[in-house]
Amino acid sequence: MSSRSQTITAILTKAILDHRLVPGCKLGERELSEIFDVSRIVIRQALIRLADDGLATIERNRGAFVAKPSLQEALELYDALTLVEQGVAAQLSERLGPSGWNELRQHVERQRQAVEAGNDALADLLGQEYHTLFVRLSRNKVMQEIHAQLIRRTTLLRSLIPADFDYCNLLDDHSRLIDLLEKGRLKPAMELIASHHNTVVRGYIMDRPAHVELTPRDALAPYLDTTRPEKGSRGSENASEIREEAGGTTSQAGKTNKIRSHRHDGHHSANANPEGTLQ
Amino acid sequence: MSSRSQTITAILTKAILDHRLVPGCKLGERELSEIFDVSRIVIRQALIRLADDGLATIERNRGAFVAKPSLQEALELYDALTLVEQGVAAQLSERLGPSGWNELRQHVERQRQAVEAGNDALADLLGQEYHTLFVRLSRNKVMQEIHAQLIRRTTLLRSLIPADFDYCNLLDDHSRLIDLLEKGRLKPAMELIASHHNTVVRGYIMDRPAHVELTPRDALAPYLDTTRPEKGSRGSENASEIREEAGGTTSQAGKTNKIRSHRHDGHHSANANPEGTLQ
DNA sequence: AAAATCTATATTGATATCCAATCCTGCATT
DNA sequence: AATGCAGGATTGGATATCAATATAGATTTT
Repeated sequence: MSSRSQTITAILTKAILDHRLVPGCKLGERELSEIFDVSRIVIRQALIRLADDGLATIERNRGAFVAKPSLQEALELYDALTLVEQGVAAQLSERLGPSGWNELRQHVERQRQAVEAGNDALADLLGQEYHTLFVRLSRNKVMQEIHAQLIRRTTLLRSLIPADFDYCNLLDDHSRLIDLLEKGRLKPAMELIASHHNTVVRGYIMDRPAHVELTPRDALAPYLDTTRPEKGSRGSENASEIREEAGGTTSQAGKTNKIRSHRHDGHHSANANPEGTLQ
Repeated sequence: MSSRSQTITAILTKAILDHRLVPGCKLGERELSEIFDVSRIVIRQALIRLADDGLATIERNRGAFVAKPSLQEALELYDALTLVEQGVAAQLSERLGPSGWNELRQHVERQRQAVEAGNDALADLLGQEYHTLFVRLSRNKVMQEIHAQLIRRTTLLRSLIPADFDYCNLLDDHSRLIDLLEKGRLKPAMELIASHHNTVVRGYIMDRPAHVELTPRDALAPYLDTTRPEKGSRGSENASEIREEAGGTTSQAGKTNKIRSHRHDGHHSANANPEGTLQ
């Protein structure tokens, strides 16, 4: 199997994407090494990987922290994401066969059913996976990895500015995009992608931050294998609960995952936070 | 300043991009730790960074090796690079001001002069930097980093399949692209970018590998600070020689950096190496 | 009392040494 | 010749230790 530091990288990544470890949170080597019951070196390696992925920053002699992107970087991230998805869209409109379009439509249909059933968490997850599926159909692993990283970083962003609708509940956009691309109407498709992301980013900019900050110990407790004897304090939940919770609502973090229809109209004066970081 | 492992990551990266460490080369922890006179752990951290960047692969209990991309990955890399540059081009054609176009033209002019002067190494370097400058004008650091990584990986590719023309000596393409974009003729500009990269990739596919394999010790000798007492065997060259050599021809590696005009015609049956890796 | 400085503690960066697991090589055997 | 085994080498990891640095608390000064 993979090395321990890789496992820990994965766990930390998941915890960050679940908004359990929020931007700015200190990732102390000693603390994490006690939590995971490994040596500091293993933790350090995991933190290096996190930093390379853009999810953490390492300050010399100060330690690692969950990354806290600036407003500038947030805009750049969505810009890059738009660029990538537009490029992939252009490729797909030329190269994708009927079975591919079908796969996309099936996915949208599943999300629609989830929305109807009121299963917000699942709908949210499917909404995110739509974009992943979209890129996967390009059959370019390099592109997939780039896109996945961008998605991770935008997910991180969302724990900074909890929007009341999440990344991809813009279901109609997804459906319309498929139609436009299959018909080869490239230009409106491009604009749709751009406005799609713009809608999301605008939603974020004006919202005010929330998110309770958990200590790493509390945040990571659900991910730990509690079959072996515990050293630390608490830790009653077991690993199986994670899957259940995956991509869904984490009550402790105070996240609200309302499904909403668009608001393309909203041109809210986007100046809630003119300066540096999205505190 | 930056940590030692970061310094070593940078040195190894440079050595790989200079084709001194070629794909498949074993990067043993003990050997490197002796070469750089640091502990194994520092080396390990550097190798992790290299692997995250796609320049090395780490196999469990076997160690790290300079990455040896498959033909498939090579094609995907150029595909991704094309996608990114097309996207940036589309943005620039809308947003770039006269001073930006001017900057690009100046760059091309400098490369033209280098070609005229017969300074192949400089022309080659400028040719590569054109693409970097291009992306930098988008003012998107996220995009810049993605692009830079793709460039690094394609550069790695070139040490696998030494083409007799290098990445970006297609001077006319660069100049024409600027003209097309400034005039807003987006579609031909996109096609130009695609064919630009296709030309390069086609050139690679049919060429047969060469490149003498150096031992890590020999390969890294020029990068070491020889002011402190040497432990290892040889090592007469000093650091100043590196700069001189940077981006240029490394005689030991047997590289040939001929500047050539295009060969858009060449539709050579591209089946020199149908199977897996570009050996 | 507020500000500035200094000291003590905690954390990181790094080294050395040690150990287990695993891979590879070479030798012996069939 | 092919197979199987043993030993060596290498990686992944643990632990203990040390120097450098940053934070926080205590002390002094204004």
